[in-house]
Amino acid sequence: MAIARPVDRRLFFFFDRAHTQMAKAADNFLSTRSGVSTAQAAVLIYLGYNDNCRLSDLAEGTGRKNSAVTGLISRMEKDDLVQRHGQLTDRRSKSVSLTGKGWALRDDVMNDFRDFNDRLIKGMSDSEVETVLKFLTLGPENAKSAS
Amino acid sequence: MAIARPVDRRLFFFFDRAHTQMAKAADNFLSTRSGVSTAQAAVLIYLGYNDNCRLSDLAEGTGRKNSAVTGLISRMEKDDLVQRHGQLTDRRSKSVSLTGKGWALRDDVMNDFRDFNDRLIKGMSDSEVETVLKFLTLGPENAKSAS
DNA sequence: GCCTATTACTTCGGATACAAAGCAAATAGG
DNA sequence: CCTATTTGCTTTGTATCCGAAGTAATAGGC
Repeated sequence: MAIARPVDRRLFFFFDRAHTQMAKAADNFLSTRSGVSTAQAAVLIYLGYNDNCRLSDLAEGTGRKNSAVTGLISRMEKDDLVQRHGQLTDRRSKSVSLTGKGWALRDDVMNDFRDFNDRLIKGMSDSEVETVLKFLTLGPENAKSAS
Repeated sequence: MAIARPVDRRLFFFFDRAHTQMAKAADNFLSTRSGVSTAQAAVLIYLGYNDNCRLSDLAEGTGRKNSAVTGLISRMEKDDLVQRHGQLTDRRSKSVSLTGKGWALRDDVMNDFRDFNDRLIKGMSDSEVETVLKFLTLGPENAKSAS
């Protein structure tokens, strides 16, 4: 029977506000460098590890819904960063791969994010960072649980 | 000279994915109860503590830009949750206050979020939660710092 | 070989966000 | 008192996101 922890009441709002602000900062950070949005950056990173994967896998891997990925990939295709390919084995599905331009940009983005992430944890110990990562993994699981 | 911590590379992406999923879970959670979005819920909570504040204060308090708040408040005004008032002292600015319906809904939302937040930290100790809150406060500050 | 269910992706509508530009009111400087 | 700057909010355009509905292709049951 834990007694009330008043700060808990606003946990999600702190989280939401922190996300809004970090996302904006990340967008600004990237736009002055590799010049890509964080949503698109996430795609570049993921595809680097899973090139030519299906759209659904990409959605799963980046935590988005298929409908969000459709638009995202369409915009990136227009910018010549990725390409869609129809599948012979299953003509419903399409795979996505990085273009040469996409691969080059991915390298920049990787470096940008290394710097950006380093900045985020300034003033925190390794074990504190571990705790944060634990929350970022556990939280969504807990959130989804029924009731 | 800390050695490389490979997990750091993906910190922001973990954070972003966690936010996407928690926000969706929160939206689902709320929609089956008080029936309001998390963005609007944040406004209700904030106004409960700062009723009749200026739009800019609301933007500041919820971590959004003025232009985002304009649309948000317009939608809420249409639903009769809040009201805009012109200011006599400074006719540029407008204040926002909760309607009766807004106050009632806020009570529901407060209860919903108490449950939701409790759920998020399931399996974490008090000190771990403190560490998470530290990150949620420090992170945005660090992110904004120049260079 | 059909009929139905499932799966993969797209489309559409609505909410939310920012940035940049616009407008009106207050303030500062001369 | 008049102009220039600042401030507060809104408008506009683009990027995201989701959920629900639509389309096409595969898979399963008979």
